[in-house]
Amino acid sequence: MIRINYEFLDLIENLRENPEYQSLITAHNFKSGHVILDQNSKVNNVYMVKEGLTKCYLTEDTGKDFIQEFFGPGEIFGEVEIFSETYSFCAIETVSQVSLYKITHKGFVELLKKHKEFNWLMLKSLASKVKYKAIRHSFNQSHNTETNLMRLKSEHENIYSLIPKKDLANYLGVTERNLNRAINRLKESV
Amino acid sequence: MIRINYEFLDLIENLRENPEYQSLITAHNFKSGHVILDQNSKVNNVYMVKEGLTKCYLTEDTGKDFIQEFFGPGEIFGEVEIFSETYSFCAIETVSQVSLYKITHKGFVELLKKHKEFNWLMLKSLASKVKYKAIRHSFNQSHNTETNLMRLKSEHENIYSLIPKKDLANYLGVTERNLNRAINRLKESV
DNA sequence: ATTAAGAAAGGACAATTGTCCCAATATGTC
DNA sequence: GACATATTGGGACAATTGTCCTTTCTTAAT
Repeated sequence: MIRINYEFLDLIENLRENPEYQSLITAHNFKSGHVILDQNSKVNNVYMVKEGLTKCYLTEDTGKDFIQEFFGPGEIFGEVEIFSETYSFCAIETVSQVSLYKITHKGFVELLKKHKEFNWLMLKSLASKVKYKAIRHSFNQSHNTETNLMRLKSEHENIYSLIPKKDLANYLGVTERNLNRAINRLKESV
Repeated sequence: MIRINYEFLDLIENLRENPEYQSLITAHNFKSGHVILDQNSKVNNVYMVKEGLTKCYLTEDTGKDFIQEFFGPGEIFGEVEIFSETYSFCAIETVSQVSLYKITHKGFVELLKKHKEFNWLMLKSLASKVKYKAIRHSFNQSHNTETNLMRLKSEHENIYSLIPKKDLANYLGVTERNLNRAINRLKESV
């Protein structure tokens, strides 16, 4: 649920030490609760989280938010829209203090074409997203809230201090009421 | 739900006309119901559907199958495992007569590194999978079976003749019983 | 200190979905 | 034709989840 990619982060930070790329990759800081990218907006840049946590979510016509993932260090967003040539399909919002790197789409495409290792890490990053989504959604669909919650807790034992209840519920695709019930059932079974 | 990618299929078929690649990309045929790739198995090849329909699904510890997608012409599978360097996380099974192309992982990686257009289409294909999954799962989580079924019917009006009820249910992550109820409610509301 | 705003928790009831089971209808085989 | 075997459809009840609402507890602002 909290995705990280230090290999890719390392590459970007190395690139930034090269004068050729320094102006291409800019650094930015945001407070918690800031919307970096809105849903259905034109995307001009690719972003990589350096530090902190962001949530990537979709708002449905029902008014419900569904959280795709939490992006931590090394995770990229805004890249899918280059390839699909459409407006953003997710919103990105910081859930803690966040620092990140920004590259224009033009600069990003150039890197993809010129820099072999960068290209390969991008392929790896996309493949990882595909795989993670597949496994996660399959599990979630096939188990009840209680089991899904247990799985999250096994990934991150301090989950409640990292992520607000409302976000947890929106990640699991259930109501807060139902999440609370699952938490209670887990407490009882200890 | 039925994914296609004619742009990529065209490229592969063009490559096959080039003697250099002819032996690299082999053609194969399967009857309906054949398992091309098993879950948790070593993957040595990448496959592209030429004609027909396959289903990509995960089997959970509960015994439930969850269908990720139906792959039609131009869709690729077995590629994610190259990048994640793990065993297959999905099974692939034909749901009609299917013809497909097969490339070894080694040949595939070579193409990725040498052939710019191939590389770009691979990036596009992965990005498309990420985006489609995001939108699909968000919608499914946020709506009831009836609405989810309506959405599938709007994509493919002849859905019942293409895909067995059981597979439809496994794609939506519900039981056949519940799918039947949704079908009946839709009939009544006409 | 007081008030407002908003998380967090849970009761009560409704809606949805799952489980288990049986009947009806193909489908193929001998 | 007779039989076994899937496939399909739905009844009855249980379990799960959603909706609505109230209460409590923080937190922030004035």
